[in-house]
This record gives sequence, structure tokens and C-alpha cells, in this order.
Amino acid sequence: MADGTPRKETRIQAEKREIIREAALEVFASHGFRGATLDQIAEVAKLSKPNLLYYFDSKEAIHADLLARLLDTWLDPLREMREDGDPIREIRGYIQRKLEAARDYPRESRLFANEILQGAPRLLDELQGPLRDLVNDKSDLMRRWMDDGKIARISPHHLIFAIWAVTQHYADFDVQVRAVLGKDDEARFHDAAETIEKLFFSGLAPR
Amino acid sequence: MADGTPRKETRIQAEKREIIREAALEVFASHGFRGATLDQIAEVAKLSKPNLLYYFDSKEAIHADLLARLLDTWLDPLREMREDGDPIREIRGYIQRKLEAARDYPRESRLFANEILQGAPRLLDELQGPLRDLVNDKSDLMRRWMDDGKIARISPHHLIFAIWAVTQHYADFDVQVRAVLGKDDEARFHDAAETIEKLFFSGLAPR
DNA sequence: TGATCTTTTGACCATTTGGTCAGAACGCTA
DNA sequence: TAGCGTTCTGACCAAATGGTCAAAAGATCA
Repeated sequence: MADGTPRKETRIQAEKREIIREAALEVFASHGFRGATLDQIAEVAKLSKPNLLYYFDSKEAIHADLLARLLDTWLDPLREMREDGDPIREIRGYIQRKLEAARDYPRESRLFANEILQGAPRLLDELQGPLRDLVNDKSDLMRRWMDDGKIARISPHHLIFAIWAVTQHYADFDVQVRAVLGKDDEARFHDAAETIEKLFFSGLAPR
Repeated sequence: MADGTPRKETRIQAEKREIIREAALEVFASHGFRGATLDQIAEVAKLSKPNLLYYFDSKEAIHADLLARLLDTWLDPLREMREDGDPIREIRGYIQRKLEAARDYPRESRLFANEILQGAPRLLDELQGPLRDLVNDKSDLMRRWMDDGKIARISPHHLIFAIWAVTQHYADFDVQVRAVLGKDDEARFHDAAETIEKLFFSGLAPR
């Protein structure tokens, strides 16, 4: 087998690569790409540094691997928003899924946030391509709901931004949220859901 | 003058330190603390690296200086929220000021975001002290407004988080916003203001 | 103008860090 | 179990980076 075709991934390769991804996610999410070191990742993964580099070509390669897997996970909650079904329920469901993602996958959220903050050097194409297309698609959908008088008329793009912002905030700015609410406010995601719900659907104006 | 008292800052010192702050803000905001290098800062400031270190003791010291100046600027818009005056107007005004800050001082916003994302290692005390106190104070104020039926009943803490999230999003996630809206949507801050306004005060439910 | 204090610089240093490599250890299967 | 491909490691390297220092250059003012 002298051709360039990589032979099938062995069991050990699959396992170790997964261990490395897990460790790298941990480290990249809390220190950013530049802030993370291979030594740290190796330590968390309990592997030697050369061993890391046996499974991935470079630090960049590990990071790229994580990002590549991230975007789909990231967009799935929005993809699930369906044309049929009650508009208010659909939007509420989307907010809920996004908030759950922030609660259950904060490291992924921070990895993403770190990347965007630095100008998305390794993700720009994805943003301008698949992300943009999906958002435009769902914006059209929401506009139809508005035309039918099912929801208030508002900029769909900025509504989506608002949903991203308020949900991801609880993952990305978790330290700040905790600092304000007190160390471990276990109810914070529940309270957040309730508040966002009221805010987004009824607004602040008194009844 | 052999005592430890630092003698008065000279004109040149004041000027150069300001130039360095400006350059460092630029670099730290776009690369984070670890990602930024003294060489980059020196280049932007058009000074030699040893010259930088003549004005600031270390990379840490420059960063600390920026952060120290940041928090006040950061909290001022919230401080301005007054008990007298119409509640809805006061909250609207706060949102507006925050959005203007995101538009006019995106680097400061990103510097802050970078810091929080990494767990706020150099800012935690400020968050748990002054920030927390101010938020609690304004939360009490809002609760009084709710008791008086002036605004809908909602968690004041999470309302404040929501305001932070949706406004800072336009600074911190600017690349993503641009990627979705198209390269240079000059109206994005105007549209954002309008959308947030409608969302927060009337909500999505159809009239 | 000269003396003194401030500012600037080039050369240099130690550490950190991403990455390489030769060979040893391991594990699968004929 | 022998043989061979896979996995792993210690030693090592070059570049990047934060920081130092002695001395030169520039201000300042009596």
C-alpha cells in the first residue's frame, strides 16, 4: 500500500485522538489558541508531547480539528426551527436549546467565543458561508411569520443576534455572572430562561 | 530626594505612557494577553522594546494599567440610571449608552471580554466587589419600579445580564455580525438599537 | 555653556515553546 | 512465539519572547 491513502484508523488511534480532543478543548477553551501550550494539553491528556504530535501534525491541526467539529453542533439548534408549528413555540424552543447548549457545553461556547473575539482568523469562511446561509434562510422564515401577523415585526437578523448574545453570555461570561449572583447560584440557568422568556415575548412594558 | 516617593511625572512620561496605553489596547484587544507580544506593542507604539519597559515595569504592568482604567468606564453607564425619571426611559437610556459604548469603544469591550473569557484572573476582585455592589444597588431600584407597577416583574439581575449581552455582542462578535449581514452594514448599530428596543419593551408577541 | 537628570538604544540573556528524530517498547497476527 | 507494523519516549533544536544593562543621546536649567 504505497499510495497516499491513509490506512484505516486503528482502535488505539481513535481512542487517543479522542482523548487529545477532550484535553485540547479544555485547554483551548480556557486560554485561547495562543495562550494554550502543547505541554498543557499533553499534561491534561496524560500523554507525552511527542506522543501528541504523533496523533496530530501540529498545535494548529488539533485546533482546526476542534473547530471543524464545532460549527455543526453550533448551528443545529437553529436548523431545528421549523416552518410548520407555532412561531412563538418555535422561537421559544430555539432559545431553550441554545441556553441548554450554553449550560451543557460551555467549553465549546468559549472555544468559539475566543475564536470570534480574535477576529475569527480560522473560521471566517465558515461564518460567511454556511452560517450566513442558514441565518438568511431562517430570517426569511421569520419574515413570513411576521407577514402573517404571527409575531411582531422586527429585524430577524438582529433577533437572532440577540438570542445568541443572551444565551452564550451564560457560558462565555460565566465568571462574571457568578461573581454578581454569588458563587454558586444553581438556579441561574432556570432564572435566565424565565427572564429571557418574559423579556423576549412580553417585553418590559407593564401590562 | 532619597525617599521612595516617585517624583512628579514629566511631560514626556505622560505622553509616552499614553502612546503605549493606546498601542497596548489595540494589541491586547485583538490578541488577548498571552497572544499579545511586547514586540507588537512596541511596533504599534513606534518605540523600541527596551523603551517600552522604561515606562512600564513589565507586560503585566501595562495590562494591569489598562484594566484598572477600564472598569470605571465600564460601569458609568449603569451608574447613570436614576431613581427619579421614568423607569422605561431610564432603562432605554442605559441600553442606548451601552450600545454606544460598544460602537465607540469596541477595543475596550474586547479587552474586557478577553479577560472574562479566560476566567478574569486579574479582575475577579473587581467583579465581586464594585461591580457586584453596583448591580445589586440598581437591582433594588428596579425592584421598586416593579413594585410600583412601572415595569413588568422580571429578575433585575438577569435583565442586566441581557442588556450587557445584547449590547456587547456588537463589539465582541463584530466579525460574526459583519459576516452575516454582509461586509459593511453601516446601519447595523441603528438597526440593533431599534430591534433591542422593540424586543425589550414590547416583546415578540403580536399586538 | 556646562552639569545633571531623563530618555533611548543595541547587544544580550534565560526561558518557553512548537516541533523533530532515532530508537525503544508494545501489540497484533501469521 | 517470531516478526513486523504501531505506539511511545528522551534528548534535542531553533525560534520567539519577556526582560536586563551599560552606555549613548537628548533635555533641562542654573
